[in-house]
Amino acid sequence: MFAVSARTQYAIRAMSCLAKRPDRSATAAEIALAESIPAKYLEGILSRLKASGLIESERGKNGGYSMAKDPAAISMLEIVEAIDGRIKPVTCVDAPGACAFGGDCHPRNFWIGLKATIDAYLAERTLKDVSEG
Amino acid sequence: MFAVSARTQYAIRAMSCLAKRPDRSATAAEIALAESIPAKYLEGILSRLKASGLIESERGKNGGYSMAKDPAAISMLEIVEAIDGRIKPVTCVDAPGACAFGGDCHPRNFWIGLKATIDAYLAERTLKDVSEG
DNA sequence: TATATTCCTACTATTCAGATAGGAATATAG
DNA sequence: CTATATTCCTATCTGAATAGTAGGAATATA
Repeated sequence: MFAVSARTQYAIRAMSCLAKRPDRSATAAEIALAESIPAKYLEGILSRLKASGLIESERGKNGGYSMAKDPAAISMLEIVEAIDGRIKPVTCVDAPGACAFGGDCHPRNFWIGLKATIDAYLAERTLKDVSEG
Repeated sequence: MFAVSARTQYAIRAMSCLAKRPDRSATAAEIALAESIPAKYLEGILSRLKASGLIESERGKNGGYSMAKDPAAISMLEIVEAIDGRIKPVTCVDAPGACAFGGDCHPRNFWIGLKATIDAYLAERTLKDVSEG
């Protein structure tokens, strides 16, 4: 229950890998090799991380990816949301009545509270914290 | 991300339904109708809840399901675990090295902490809290 | 021009959640 | 003893999502 997708786990490892190289950049192939991630699959992950502004990229020869911010300034929530979107235990967390049970959804506040708890945990930890163990 | 299965949501509603009838029992068909749950699907859910000791059942005519405990004594964690098993963000939360990345898994403690946070939230709330809104 | 890279689109394979179907076992009422 | 209402058990189907693959276009460097 509440399993984290392989994609998100790959994303965290890829970010950690980049965080370890202060200035240098790394190619997708290098990261894939270092972190045991299928290379082609990783490309799609890096694309999402870039779209969220967490990393930068250079195309062409000598291209690659690099951190866009200080690892201490990137929360785990940012990474998770970049890959899998917002945490949403049930569809009605955002809008009341947006689940199969309509406006009469007693458990709703319970799930909203859970979301807030998870969000807080993830927002409190940074990439630096996690990549250093 | 972190979507709760329909099964677990159904289970919570079914438990709430039973919690509202102090002594009486209800048949699967009655609960299904009251909570808009596919009747046959619900049977399997009630079976798990019974296996975990949260509800009791009587077979045959005039049979049905009823609460095995006081709703205030049933934590949401018990219900969730009865349906979907233990919370496990990554496979290596229980045993180090039990993920694809072996013993060298830096994010592990991060996920263990998340599991503990979620478990605590769920353990703190009871069926009574949730079913009353 | 050759090469190394990111980037984009489409496809495949596998798994799993959600649901359905049919009937066996069991209890009650008449 | 029979009809009926129920839980209980097993098998199957289906659609969506995840994980991964394939091929090549765009782009930058030497």
